[in-house]
Amino acid sequence: MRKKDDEKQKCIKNAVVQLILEEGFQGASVSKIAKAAGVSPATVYIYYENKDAMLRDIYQEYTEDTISYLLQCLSPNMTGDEIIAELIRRYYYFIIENKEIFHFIEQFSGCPVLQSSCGVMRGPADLTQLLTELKRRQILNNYNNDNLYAILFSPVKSIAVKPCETEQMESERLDELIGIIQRILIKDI
Amino acid sequence: MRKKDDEKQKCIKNAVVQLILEEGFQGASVSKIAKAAGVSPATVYIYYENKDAMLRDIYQEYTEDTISYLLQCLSPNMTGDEIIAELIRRYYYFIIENKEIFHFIEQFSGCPVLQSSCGVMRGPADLTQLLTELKRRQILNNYNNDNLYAILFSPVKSIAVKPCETEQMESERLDELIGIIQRILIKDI
Amino acid sequence: MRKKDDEKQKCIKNAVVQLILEEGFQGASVSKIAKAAGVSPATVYIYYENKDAMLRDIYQEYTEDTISYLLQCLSPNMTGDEIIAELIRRYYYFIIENKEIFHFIEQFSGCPVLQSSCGVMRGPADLTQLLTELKRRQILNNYNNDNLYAILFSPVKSIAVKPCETEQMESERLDELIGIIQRILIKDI
Amino acid sequence: MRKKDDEKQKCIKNAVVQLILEEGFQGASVSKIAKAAGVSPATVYIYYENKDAMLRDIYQEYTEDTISYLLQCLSPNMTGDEIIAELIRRYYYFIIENKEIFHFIEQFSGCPVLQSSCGVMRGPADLTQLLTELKRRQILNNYNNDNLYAILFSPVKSIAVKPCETEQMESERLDELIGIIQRILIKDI
DNA sequence: GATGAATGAGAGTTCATTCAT
DNA sequence: TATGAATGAACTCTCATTCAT
Repeated sequence: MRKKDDEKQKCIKNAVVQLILEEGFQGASVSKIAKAAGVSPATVYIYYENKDAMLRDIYQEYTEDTISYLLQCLSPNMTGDEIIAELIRRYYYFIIENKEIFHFIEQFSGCPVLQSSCGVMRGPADLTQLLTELKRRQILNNYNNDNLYAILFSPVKSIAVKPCETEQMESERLDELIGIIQRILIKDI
Repeated sequence: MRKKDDEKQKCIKNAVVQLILEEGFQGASVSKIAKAAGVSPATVYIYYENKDAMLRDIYQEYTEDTISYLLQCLSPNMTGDEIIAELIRRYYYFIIENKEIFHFIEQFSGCPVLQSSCGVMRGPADLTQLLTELKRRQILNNYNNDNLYAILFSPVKSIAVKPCETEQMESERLDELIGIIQRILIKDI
Repeated sequence: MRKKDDEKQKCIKNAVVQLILEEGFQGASVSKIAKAAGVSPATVYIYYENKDAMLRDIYQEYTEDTISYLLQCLSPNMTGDEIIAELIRRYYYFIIENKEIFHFIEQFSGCPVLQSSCGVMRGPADLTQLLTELKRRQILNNYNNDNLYAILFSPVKSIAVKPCETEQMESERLDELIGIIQRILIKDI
Repeated sequence: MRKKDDEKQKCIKNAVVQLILEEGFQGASVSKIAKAAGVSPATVYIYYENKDAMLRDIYQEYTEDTISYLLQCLSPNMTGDEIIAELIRRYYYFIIENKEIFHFIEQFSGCPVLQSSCGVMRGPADLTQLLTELKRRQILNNYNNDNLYAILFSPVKSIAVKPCETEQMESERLDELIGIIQRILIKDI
């Protein structure tokens, strides 16, 4: 009984991100979402207050999931180089393998009017805290947090959505980017 | 007969980007756009074939404008440091001063289903050519073009949309970012 | 959930033929139809895929109904005179008592662009078969099917829509027509 | 100067009947008509008061033309058989060769709401007068005028719009119909 | 909890018509 | 006279949401 509910909600979430990737926000009507999820439109309103709340909730959930997935790869005794390499590499493959989720988060977070309805989230705060901590431990250079964040995560997003011709080229490109960013961000001794 | 009124088309374009910034793609209906532009809904269809074509045309126009605006700052005898500083700084202030246009371009280009309707554009090709040329002249390090592009333009976008508390802090943050990227990209001698 | 309401679909059908009689195809907009049927415009689209499909479906349904209503009056042991008299008389009064339906069918079937969207229907085939059969049994003269059809059904339609001053005159006019057509079509012995 | 005007109006008339044949009344908007006629929408309003008046005027003109074309074939010393044969044959080929005009007249005259805006016309009165005259001269049987009219003109319309496989078959079918109607209507001596 | 029917509001678009040239 | 631009009204259709079962 409990299980069935969760599966329905999962279907809805999948349908949302899938549809938005394929047809854009415009094309993701409640009826289409319901049809794609294999439920009735009315059922959607059992799990979510309304459409805006649905998008917002799904956004927040996926955002938290994504960040905590990224942070899972870290362990206390890693070197700075390892931390950077792991974060970037993990993010890169997450994007590749979860196109719909990534696309949904990006589109949503890029829209002020949607963002404004979201409360504070845990994940982004954890990320900022991580960066601050790494600076405190003299692992990262003492750059402005916004700059750190921007250099660490923007370029990898940028290349992850541009496929190369071969997998090997993609791999080399990623390694090169990791090397560059390590050289910038890691505290010179 | 009346002549087609360029002023009117400008109003429509302004209304589109303004509305999409304030209310998102969802909120930018043709009627709202027309009202904001001070014309009748039917008038929109004199200047654009349909709504999709309107968004696409405006996107392509603003994209070309933006890139050619960026490239205008370059002159043949600049050093690598100057080129990077100028490009990033110019882009940064362009974003700050043209929030609506930047936001519109980002939202549009981030949506595959919209992008797919666009033909090839000149601006992006010019940018790629510039990077290739700078590598050939041994001004930039010989990194993968995608990486060069990602490092040069993604971080500045990321920070430009996060306002600081004071203008001075913003200015320092930008200078820091420029310094970092110069150090990464400029050919070590 | 509610069950689909046959009553509602009947209301829509009535509204369609009524409105088209009163205001022509031009005046029969979906909103007017919905209002006349006492439902919301959106409800129409639950029962029909779109406006064209609605008109087509209703046309086909009424056409089949009409023809099968006509053929109901026939029984195996009738003479040729009786068959002709019954068919014409029945058709005449059907038209008089179902003006809207008849008018709708005529207007629709007279428009090639509408007709072309219809698949083959049963009724017309049954009619042709009837005529062929009656010729085979040497009840009707061996005229071309098109001519038989034209003489049997066109004149009665023509007079049915022209009201006379008194009912008696109408009745005499109809009897006269029946007599004429019997004399033409019935196999001389 | 004068000639050019008349040609424009002719273009409009042609465009109207052509478009209505191809796309139905629904598809014949003023803009489409104007485009098909090679003029501006505004120009239409120089020649006609509004759209309804345009359709009505064109209908009346074509109706008069058609009837007077039919009557032209008659001459005082023709026999009854010749009169009937000529009228039917001429009508038949007129329909074949002027599909658009015939279709337009039929659709228009079949719609009460359109008909009601028309004043009395000369042609139909002439036709009725002809029939009355032929009865007076004991050429036609003394049937009710509506019946005479119905038998003389409805069947030929019915077959004229159903093409046969070969021209010869069409010709035979027409001859047969003419024969039948002659036998019905011509005063037995 | 789950559903398909039902809906008012609003979407994109075209209409018949007029205006300014 | 003739035009293409311009428009408010109306079009077809879909939306997010609720209702009755």
